[in-house]
Amino acid sequence: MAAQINIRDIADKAGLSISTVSRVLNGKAKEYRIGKKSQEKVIKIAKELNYVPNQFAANLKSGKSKTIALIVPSLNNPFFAEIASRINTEIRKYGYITIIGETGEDQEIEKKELQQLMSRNIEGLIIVPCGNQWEHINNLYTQDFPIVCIDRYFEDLKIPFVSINNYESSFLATKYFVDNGHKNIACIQGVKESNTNILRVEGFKAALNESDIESSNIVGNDFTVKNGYKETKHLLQQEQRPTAILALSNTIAMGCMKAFKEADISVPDDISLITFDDHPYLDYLATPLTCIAHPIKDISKKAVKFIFSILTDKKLRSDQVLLKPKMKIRSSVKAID
Amino acid sequence: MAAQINIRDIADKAGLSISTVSRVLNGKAKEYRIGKKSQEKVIKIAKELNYVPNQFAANLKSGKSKTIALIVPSLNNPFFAEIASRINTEIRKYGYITIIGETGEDQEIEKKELQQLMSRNIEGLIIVPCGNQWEHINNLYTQDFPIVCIDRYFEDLKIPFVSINNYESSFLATKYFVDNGHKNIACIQGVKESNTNILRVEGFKAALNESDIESSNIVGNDFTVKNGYKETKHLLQQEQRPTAILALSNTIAMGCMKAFKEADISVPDDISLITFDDHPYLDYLATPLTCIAHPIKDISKKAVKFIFSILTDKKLRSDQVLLKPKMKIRSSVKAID
DNA sequence: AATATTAGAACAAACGTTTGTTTTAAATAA
DNA sequence: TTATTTAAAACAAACGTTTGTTCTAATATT
Repeated sequence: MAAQINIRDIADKAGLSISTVSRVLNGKAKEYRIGKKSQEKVIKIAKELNYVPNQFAANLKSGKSKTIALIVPSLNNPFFAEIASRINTEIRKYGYITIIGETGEDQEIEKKELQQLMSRNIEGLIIVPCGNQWEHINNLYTQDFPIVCIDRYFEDLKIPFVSINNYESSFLATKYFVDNGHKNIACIQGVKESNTNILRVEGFKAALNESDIESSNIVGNDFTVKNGYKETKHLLQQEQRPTAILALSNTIAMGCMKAFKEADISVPDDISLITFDDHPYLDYLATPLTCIAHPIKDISKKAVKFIFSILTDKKLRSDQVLLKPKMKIRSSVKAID
Repeated sequence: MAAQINIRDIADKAGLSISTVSRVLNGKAKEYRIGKKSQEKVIKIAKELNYVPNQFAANLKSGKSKTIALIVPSLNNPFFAEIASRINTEIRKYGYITIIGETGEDQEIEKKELQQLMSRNIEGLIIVPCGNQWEHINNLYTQDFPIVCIDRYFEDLKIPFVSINNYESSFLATKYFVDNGHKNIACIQGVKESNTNILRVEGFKAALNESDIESSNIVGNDFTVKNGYKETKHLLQQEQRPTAILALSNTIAMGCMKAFKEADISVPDDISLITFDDHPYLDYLATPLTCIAHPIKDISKKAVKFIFSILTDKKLRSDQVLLKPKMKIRSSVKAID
């Protein structure tokens, strides 16, 4: 590897001092009254030599790493992949980079990742927490470290978050089932203790309540294909088989579909289905799936904006934002009576 | 954020010099004959103070960033998302981190990302190049910078790569069409100049040739949903409508399906379809799609292993590996006669 | 003519490490 | 005792920036 050319090389070639070069390159020419010709010379030479500043040196001096960490459960889930993509793009706009950590929904891994990431002097953290333990995250918050939770969050803490109104989401979906004549509606949930799950379940119950439907059929315990599959199997064997299922994540819905297929049950003729999390491929499924869509773009933008507002204002705000969910009606719900 | 404690704090507290502390902390105690008690003291204090080394300072001095860059077209494409996920996981095992850059299939952005990433003193690069320009990439290679292309690569250059045999892939798929009685087979291609595309098209042609089918119906010019959609629309209007379509990417296939749906054409009854790139959701589509599956896990592992073997051996190898593709037969191809 | 002002640029001290070299003091050898 | 070796640790120079301060001319002011 050829030695990177540095600011001194430029200074030598231009016959100027490194401080002058640095100032020109940092756009502080006016502030420090650097002459026009000097400026031009520096810029020209920098271009010629294809100069790329050494971030480590710059960061060391300034104490800024220009790095934000993003922790998600898994990039392999299209939902989080899209989040990562959006956030990555947004962060780049600020001249920062993103380091991505994956937890695999394992809280211990989450803690380890966090430590590793911290040693990289990250300036901020955007995280989709993967469990109900919050100490390691709240510690950062109380130490005034810029942090924001997305998608999932901790209700009783002051840690800022950007998410959707999960209660409203499942309320909406459930209501839609009810309006279509469904009375025996099952809900396959994810990790029971996670707050998104709790709220979604509450919304589900509330909608049923409002419609004077008593029995609530809530099963499952994980945001995985496997859980969706297993629970659907069970549901299909109940004597009073539900006419509709609300899947609290895209992974769960995949499991549902797998089970449907094996049992040769078709959507929506034999059973109706609504899932959380939108994705283009939902349009091309055997039956295009009606879903609760997260405004991922908005969430990402808000989260990034938020981190940078903390970073620049230096004062710790504690915004907690719940965006409106949107139901994308496709054709996986049948009207019955 | 509380001020990070540094090596000097430890030195002061231990009554030792910073060099001694550094050596203990870096496991060079024996080499430099640091006394037992001093070692223990340093380690104890470091733990007490919860010392986290400043990577920037260390990196600046050592020139090592413990960072590998990964450049992909977009995380929003499940295929690349999975690659990113696998590679990220692999790289973490080495104590390194990954920075991910996205190009959006824009070569200019690719160049800029590369520059930005280089300024982070990355030690290696894994890249899915997004065009036919190779100078900026080959420059790195000739400068002995550890680099490996994955998925896409440059045939005539010595840059190492790990990919699948694209020629064989489409040959396989096309042959499968032929074996099922198809004669009028169309191929919707991606970026014409990209080598994966060229090879896939060649494999397509060769398979037809071998089967004495002359007319080859090759259309399209982009690895996008839009292109797949547009070209399918056209294909459906040809007087001799093809009975089978080979989509050279998952995005193109999505476009196909969109067009099919609009025209109320069903797979495989009205038309057969094979796509490149596998994904779990393909199983749940209206018709589960037969596809050419990349061994993503193997590709990722090999690529990462490769980067680190260059990094440690310090000698530049130029492995060029083509893995065997696998066709996953689902049910999107109909036997006709 | 002497002084003050200003534009333009250089100096030099950090930032927190790593690492080659040197110093110190104790232990061994002569 | 004096010289030599060795164990243990300190010194100090980088790494490539940023940035507060100082210097030098040239120009403007009195």
